[in-house]
Amino acid sequence: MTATAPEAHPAGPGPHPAGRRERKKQRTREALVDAAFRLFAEKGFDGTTVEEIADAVDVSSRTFFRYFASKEDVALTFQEEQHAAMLSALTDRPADEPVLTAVRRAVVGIAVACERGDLGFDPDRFECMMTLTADSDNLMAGSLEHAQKKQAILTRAIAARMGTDPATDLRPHVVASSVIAAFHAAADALTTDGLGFERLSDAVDAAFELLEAGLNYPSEGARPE
Amino acid sequence: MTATAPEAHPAGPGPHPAGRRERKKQRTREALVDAAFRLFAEKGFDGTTVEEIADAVDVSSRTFFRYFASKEDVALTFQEEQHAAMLSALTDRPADEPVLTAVRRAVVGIAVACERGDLGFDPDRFECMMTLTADSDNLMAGSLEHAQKKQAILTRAIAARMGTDPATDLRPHVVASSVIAAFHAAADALTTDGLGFERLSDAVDAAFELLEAGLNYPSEGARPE
DNA sequence: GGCTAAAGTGTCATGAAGTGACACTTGTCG
DNA sequence: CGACAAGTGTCACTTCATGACACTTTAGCC
Repeated sequence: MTATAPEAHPAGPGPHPAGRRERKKQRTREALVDAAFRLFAEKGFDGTTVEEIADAVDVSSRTFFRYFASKEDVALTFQEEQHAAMLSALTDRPADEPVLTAVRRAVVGIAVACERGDLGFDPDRFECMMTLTADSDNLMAGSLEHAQKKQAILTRAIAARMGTDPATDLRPHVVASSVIAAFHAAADALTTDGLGFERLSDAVDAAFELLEAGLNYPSEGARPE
Repeated sequence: MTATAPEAHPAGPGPHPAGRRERKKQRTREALVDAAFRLFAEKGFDGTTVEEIADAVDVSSRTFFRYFASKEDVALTFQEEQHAAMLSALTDRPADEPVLTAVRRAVVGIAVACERGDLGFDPDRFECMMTLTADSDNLMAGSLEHAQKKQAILTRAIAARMGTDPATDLRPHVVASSVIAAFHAAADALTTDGLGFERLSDAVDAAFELLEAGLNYPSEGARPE
């Protein structure tokens, strides 16, 4: 869930000016996320109970649900951050790039950053997320739903870049959903060897290249005149 | 006990030679689906419990779960059938149509059929599904997951049409996911008025048109040389 | 017809997710 | 310090989901 977003200054080494209560809350939240991922990595998503996560941090499971709306939610923190980073990267793209190109570079940039452990999160955890999502139906469903919800924001960002209004123009909607689709296809492609992708960033780049080039391929049965 | 069958069937010679057991099972299943949709329409998806559905058909809730893996599952019967119909329509398209075009016509054809109540299911229920999915997060997640799972099949169908191998060619993956994305974008667009779509089939057609034409629109900031 | 094996179902028990109510503790601020 | 609010624990409860076991119905066979 969206934190109340107090101060966003990770650079401050000293004590945060935001009051003890807020700091403690933040620490508990992070501890829950850490414990959750440790346990997920160890026993899988479905194999881990909320109670175990809460116990590992020494809070009641009731408290867990005061920080996260569901068990999925704690795992999806990640995608939340990635998505935010991606949006920010998108607005940083030069204004004259065509939309798909801009989105492509933004997404690939984030993927590379994740793989290298920049952006503040651990690349292992990034890897872990992919595994978890792949083998828990519940988490997969949650992940898809999350993406779906974020799509509206992406649609607006894309519309802004196109200088159009998403309330009256279907195009940004189709672009946004296709973009997310391409991303998912890429994530999928990673697990299918034979396609020969080592890194997510490579797969994403390839998928977007196809999307940019247009998808209306001829059928096999088409007779060349 | 519990022999109070709601609909007494004429004890005459069964027209179906398929065995009484099988017929009874089928009837129970259909009764569950019917009751579920009736209750969903009345009280919403989240507002309806499995027990209520089971009670309405006079079976135990344990039995409900012998027919459906989850509460979502019973609602998704529908998408299951639509998807199957769509695949079948796709293979019926002329062999020389380019892929996107073929998929577009198949999907639009199914949408029209649904709206008209052909294909054996009730158009009201079709409408109901859209409403339900829109206001239950759980059902939305389930629906998305279902689509995701079916995507693999669509990918193969598209690959077959292109005469290529999905294990070594990324294109059918991207096409399949984009196609599903376009469909979702269309479903979304229906609820956004201002886009001016009355029927799903119209929205789908428009979304596919955009997809076919290519999505890499210029940004507003692009300076025309 | 009657017997048997298996399919289908009900009942009971259990586990885990998620929520509401209420009291207790602790940080914040005057 | 004292009042107030935020955060938390505990308890009770609902719902989804699954496993175990016994009972009933059906199918198949003699």
